Amino acid sequence: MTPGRPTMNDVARTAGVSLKTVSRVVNGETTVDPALVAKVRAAVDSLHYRPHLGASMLRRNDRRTATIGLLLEDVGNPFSAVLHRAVEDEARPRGLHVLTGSLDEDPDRERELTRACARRHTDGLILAPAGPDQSYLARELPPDIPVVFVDRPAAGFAADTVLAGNGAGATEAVRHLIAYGHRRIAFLGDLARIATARQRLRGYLAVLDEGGLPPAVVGGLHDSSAAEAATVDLLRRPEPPTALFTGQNLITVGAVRALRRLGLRHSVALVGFDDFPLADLLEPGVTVIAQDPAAMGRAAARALFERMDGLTAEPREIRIATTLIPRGSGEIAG
Amino acid sequence: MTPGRPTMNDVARTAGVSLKTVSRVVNGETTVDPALVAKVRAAVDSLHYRPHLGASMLRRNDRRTATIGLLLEDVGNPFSAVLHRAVEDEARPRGLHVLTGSLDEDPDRERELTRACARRHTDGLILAPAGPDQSYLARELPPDIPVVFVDRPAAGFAADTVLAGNGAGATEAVRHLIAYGHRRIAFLGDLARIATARQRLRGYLAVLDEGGLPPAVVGGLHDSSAAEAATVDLLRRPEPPTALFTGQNLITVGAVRALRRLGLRHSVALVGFDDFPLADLLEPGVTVIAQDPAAMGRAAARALFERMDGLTAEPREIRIATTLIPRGSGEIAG
DNA sequence: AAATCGAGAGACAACGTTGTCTTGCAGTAG
DNA sequence: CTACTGCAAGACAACGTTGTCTCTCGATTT
Repeated sequence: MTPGRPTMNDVARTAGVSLKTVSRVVNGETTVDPALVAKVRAAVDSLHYRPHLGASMLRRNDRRTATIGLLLEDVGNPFSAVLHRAVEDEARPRGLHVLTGSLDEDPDRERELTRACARRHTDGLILAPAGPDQSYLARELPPDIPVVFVDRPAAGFAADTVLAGNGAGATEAVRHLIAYGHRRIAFLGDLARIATARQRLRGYLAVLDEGGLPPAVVGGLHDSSAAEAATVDLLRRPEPPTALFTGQNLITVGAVRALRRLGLRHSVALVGFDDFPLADLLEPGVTVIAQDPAAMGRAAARALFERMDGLTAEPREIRIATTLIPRGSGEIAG
Repeated sequence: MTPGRPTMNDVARTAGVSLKTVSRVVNGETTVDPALVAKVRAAVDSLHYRPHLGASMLRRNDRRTATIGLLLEDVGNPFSAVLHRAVEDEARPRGLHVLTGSLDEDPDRERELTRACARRHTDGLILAPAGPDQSYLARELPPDIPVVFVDRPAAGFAADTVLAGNGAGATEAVRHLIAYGHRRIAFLGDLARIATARQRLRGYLAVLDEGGLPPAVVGGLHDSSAAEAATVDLLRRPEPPTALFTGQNLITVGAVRALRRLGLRHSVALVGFDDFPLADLLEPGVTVIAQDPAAMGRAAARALFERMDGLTAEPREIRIATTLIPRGSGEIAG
């Protein structure tokens, strides 16, 4: 018995059979004498033998690692975390395991992590693109491993893409505020290089344009405190907006803090993009355009599995609808 | 050129050198003629060759997959998500990637996923135990892959363990309420089979006992709506408690909803175990015993890496202190 | 009873890579 | 001019497993 982890050879020796017979038993082939099966099983148990997935996958014809890559903006934020969980739930019944990574808006990290997946021969990849261009994927990834983009559109590489209805959601938010009588509606948005932020901004601008209303945009906000400062700033201007549309979770929270600080939470209306826990328990409750990250994860996983199963249709774009949830802050009249 | 992904052999052929020379170049060995290095590099680029980590690891002496397993309660909940992110941040500079899984309090799933890690030969494993007994690990995992437990203690298997100060945190919470004049303090806790829930309960009971105060315990609560119902129930009893100590995130939220529904949020005190986003924005702000999941993840990852680097000291128990954050709800006088 | 068949079991090669050993060749010393 | 050294580069085996082929042996067929 060699030191280290036992191999099939060790099992074969203890069971007194050939290596190949052990392989057959381990893989559940039916053409083995029950007596030998029992001997092999006993040897496996006594040695605590576990098959080596890497070696097996090297030799097998299908070359599956039973692992998929999932690269998101930040596995620690609630949106990504819920999406991650949904992917895992879809992967589980197929016996797939998930290798995760956070990109932090960094295109270099995106390439680095996709490369890590390629070297590990994951069976598929779900990616929320961070960089402006994904054409490198054609070189980086072998052609047989399918990709699905999620949350953000990709450029330079055609693949299934799962997106929230960003434009439609923004449109609905602004229309909602207009319906409550607002005419001066400001938009507080994330960094312009983020595709979803641009889509939301476009939705906002389109509705204002349609109604002949003046836009007021503050962009480049990426965290709660910057958003808070920007909101305070905005509301201290002459002719301040009577309603705010915030383009993202953390911005919404920053705006809530600012309104509270200025004592305006019951007089300035607010609709936020993306729901967050406890939004209903604030005073007033925060009206939001809710995305459905779990549905996005499920859709992305399902699309990926279809491709892994050999589907070769044209790349699809799957929209997951948003929902306006009125809770009070968006129903303050203008 | 064979179909499928290019191999070292393909690169060797295109570069007109031997297989082994390609291997040397790819691995950055210095004993290669610069002219040949250039030819190999060119061939690698033109073929988009990527080394096969599985094959490489099979042959190498150190047998490292550059992958660690991370098995948590639910990667979608904020506590696990933040911990996950902290582990990833520690793993990144070492070139390690993270394979994740959610256990959902299911011991079978715990075994299944640890086995999946063993078959993949992860270099290490961080585990938040779900089941009551981890002695199976000695059989399931080869002896050379280190394990670190996080968030919950393990039984039947000795390894480094990173825990929050559950007992100490609970003690502090209850003392805080007593200091504000409360004598009837109720505890609302999670399922008794969860070790951290038991520790928090013990901390609560110890302080009450010490002060000769009567305990009032509702256990077995695992989600927000059950907690809400239980809280309403509790407060409608004759001689209801004047203060609540909630043993977990979702229970705290349930209690907040119940207090609000009964119009008691400014008269019944509340301290919750575990912080949650926006707790400061509620009315009143929710006083909590904050855990530090990021610190727990960092500590677990560091401990694991020390073991992977060969540390053989006795198993250590690392406590990550909790912090009481007063925000209003816990400072209502009794 | 001889020939045929089938099924179970082993021998052997191969997957893509790296460790080790050998070869070839230029440069140096005797 | 021969023998030796040193170093780059190739040949070959091996990692742990599975695909394919071959062999044996008992059962069935003629």
